[in-house]
Amino acid sequence: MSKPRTKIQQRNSETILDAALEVFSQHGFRGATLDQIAEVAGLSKPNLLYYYPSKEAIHVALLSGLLDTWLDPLRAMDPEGDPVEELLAYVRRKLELSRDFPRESRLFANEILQGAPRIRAVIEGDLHALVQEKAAVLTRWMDEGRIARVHPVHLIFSIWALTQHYADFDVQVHAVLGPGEPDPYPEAGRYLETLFRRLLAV
Amino acid sequence: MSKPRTKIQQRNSETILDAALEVFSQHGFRGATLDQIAEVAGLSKPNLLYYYPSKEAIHVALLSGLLDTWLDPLRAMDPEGDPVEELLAYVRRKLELSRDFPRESRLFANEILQGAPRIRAVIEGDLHALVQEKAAVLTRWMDEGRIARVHPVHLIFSIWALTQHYADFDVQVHAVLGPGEPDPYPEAGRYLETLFRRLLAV
DNA sequence: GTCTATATTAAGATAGAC
DNA sequence: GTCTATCTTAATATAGAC
Repeated sequence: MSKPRTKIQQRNSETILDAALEVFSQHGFRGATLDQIAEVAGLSKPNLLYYYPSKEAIHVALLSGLLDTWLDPLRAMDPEGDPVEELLAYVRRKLELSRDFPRESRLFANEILQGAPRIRAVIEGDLHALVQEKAAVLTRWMDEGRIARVHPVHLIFSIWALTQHYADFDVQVHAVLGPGEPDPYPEAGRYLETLFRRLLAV
Repeated sequence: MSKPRTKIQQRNSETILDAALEVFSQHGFRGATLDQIAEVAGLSKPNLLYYYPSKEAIHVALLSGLLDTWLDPLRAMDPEGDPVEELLAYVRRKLELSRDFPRESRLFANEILQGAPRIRAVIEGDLHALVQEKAAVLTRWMDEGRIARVHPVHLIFSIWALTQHYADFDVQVHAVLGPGEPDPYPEAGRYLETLFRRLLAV
């Protein structure tokens, strides 16, 4: 339901989305089952389908709610700000998203891995346009000699790759670091700040 | 079958694994179906199960064949070589793996995303040990002042993240770059060489 | 070795009582 | 609004003919 009326509808809709996020982000769309989602949500399977007409509808509701949040940090990059600080702020916010919303990151990763069947239009439309717009800003900064010259779109790719890695490959990160370091994010933040400062220094 | 006897068994086993790679890498283990694999392989479903006893057996055969190949470039990093050139060679080989074996990369990504249920032991064992061994080499290079000091394990994570991104998020990379640039790898190679040269310069 | 036919289980979705 | 029971389809796997 996009417009829940009562308190209980509001609460159950959210409970279902949260449970669905848990399951879809781990198994992908086809690998997820309504039985699992129902169990995690603590509701019966028919009750899920009272709130959302189908499995696909739940998935769509999740993805469309997610995309704006996911692109906000990039939108927030200010063309009039200090170039290096704007980029580092973007890296920092993106890493915070990985830390605070790892399931959302994995849901997105699953969708892209599977060929983005449900969000291809948005990727080729809004996302493409936003990246090209910000790439133009980066290019201007490079022309003005305020950051080093690199390929602007690949620069953005590298920010995505480096920050999302900590959410999407969480299991591997923890296994490789070993049980000594339970929270990799503080060190990851320092590492990425160093990396981008050195890359962008003129 | 791990030990095919006849030519035809050899060929069919490989056809099945190739088809399974195609399907598993796109949909994950649970999202993949034997029907799809059979169709891609051009064989009947029961014929698949003549060669492999179960869906799980096919998946295991794929993963165990993959892991060695995947870690070879890291193993090849020579402690006695020139530090920057050894690291750049590793980045280059890893990027070539993404370019030449994107399905393998996505199969691995799917498995990790899903919590690595089938290869957790290898991740925590062999992979952990190999990374710690190579991290020690990197630390020595830093102590000797031959590369800049950064967290060695996060350095390795960043190589993985940046190179695998081009295989795993292929759809997004192409959509964002637009139809003008069909092959992102040459530019990606230049970008990553610049990035790691600047990061590691003393 | 390969296929058709089928057993068996699980999954998405619906009916209808409460 | 929520549940039990159930329909229907699709999926893994097996039997058995050829």
